[in-house]
Amino acid sequence: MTREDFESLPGDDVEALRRFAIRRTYPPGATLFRQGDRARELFIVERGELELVYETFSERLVVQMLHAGSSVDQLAILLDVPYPYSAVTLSEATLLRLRLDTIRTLEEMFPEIAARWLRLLAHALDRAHQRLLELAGRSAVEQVSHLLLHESAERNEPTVDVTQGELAATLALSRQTVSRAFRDLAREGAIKPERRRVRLLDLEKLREHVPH
Amino acid sequence: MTREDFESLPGDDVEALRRFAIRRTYPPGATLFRQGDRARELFIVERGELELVYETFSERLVVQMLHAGSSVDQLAILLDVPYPYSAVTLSEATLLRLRLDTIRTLEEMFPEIAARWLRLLAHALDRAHQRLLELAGRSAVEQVSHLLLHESAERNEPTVDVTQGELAATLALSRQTVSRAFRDLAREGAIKPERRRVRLLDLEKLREHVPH
DNA sequence: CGAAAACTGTCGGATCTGCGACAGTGCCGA
DNA sequence: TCGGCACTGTCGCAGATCCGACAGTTTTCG
Repeated sequence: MTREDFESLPGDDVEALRRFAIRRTYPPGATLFRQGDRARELFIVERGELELVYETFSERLVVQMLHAGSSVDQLAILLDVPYPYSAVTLSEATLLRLRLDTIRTLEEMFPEIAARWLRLLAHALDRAHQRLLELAGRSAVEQVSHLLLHESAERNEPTVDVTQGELAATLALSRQTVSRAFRDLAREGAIKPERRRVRLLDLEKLREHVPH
Repeated sequence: MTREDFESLPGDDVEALRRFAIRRTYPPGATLFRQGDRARELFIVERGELELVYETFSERLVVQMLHAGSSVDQLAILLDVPYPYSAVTLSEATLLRLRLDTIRTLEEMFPEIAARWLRLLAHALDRAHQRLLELAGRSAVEQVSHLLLHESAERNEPTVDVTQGELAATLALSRQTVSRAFRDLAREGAIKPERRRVRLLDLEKLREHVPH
């Protein structure tokens, strides 16, 4: 892959880190850390998928979905603040775990890695920021279209594996509203909803629903 | 001030940077840079207020308001991507401008400043992120209460100088909805709307409207 | 001073979303 | 095979927000 990959750490860096990390595999549904816990460890996804979940007393909002190569949650560690959200595995997942003190050592040993890491982090945050910005004040169909295009492009696949309920949680919408949006988009041939999956049929029609 | 101030650069750093910067004063309403422009300069606010505005073909959303001590837009420069939003002065404002090549030099000269800067940036982004997260799926009164408390705490003042229209743009609401929220909050004695200003009368009552 | 512009308050209708409810469908394990 | 369970599709109602409209007030500026 020739393009610069801001999503994940360079392979060389991961290799360098691997020696200091614990590798472990988790079943689906495992909680890696809870919102509010002190940030002591860093996780790098080798395989499988995670969900970052932000919870208030009444709501559950999916902040981000992570796939292989992503890392969480550098920021909390670098700033020494509690995790702002919980992390839950969606599928079976293999992760590298790095303890906090190990990381401190690493920063000293490999300052150049730390620098890249910070940049990476800044970029990831910026994307999340952008995503939220673009969602503000938009209708359900617009939000759904945007997210589908985004996820599809992210993995370079014409389908997005997600339930309507999960999608609703990600966009702070109700499941029924997502269902309605799917129906409307399906009517015009832009997508084809399937069980636990959406097939993107006509990217252009989808894009018509996304401002810009 | 004893608390660690993540909002702005340490005074020493600003001093160190000042030697390389151009200081200039702008009238209200001046545009410093436009969304989509290549990021060539960094701005540090010495005096006055700025607004960061994200625009789509149909909407205008205020991303953030900046006061003295804040700096923009490190991220775009460090990552060499276009400005994600425009910057406009709200009042007369004095700014330090740092050209891109100067900054590159600085990074080499003062790596420790660059490191602090990145952390600062990461933190600022995280706050913006949090702000947007907390807004997702909330009612107008909740959003307005949250933002008022936030702005008031930020400047340590019991009043917030802002028009209802600006507030609406920040929250992606309509001006009328903000007006209604003000009326409701005023009825219960939590705030007192004035022209171009809101006076916070009862922080506890306001906080009752903010989830957590 | 006077006119224009900006800001605020409010109304009513149209639209959208949330929510409860219920039925249908496919998948998985006993 | 047969339930259970998770996921989906749809309805109708209630509530919130948007939008256009208009009036009243304050500020700005010539």
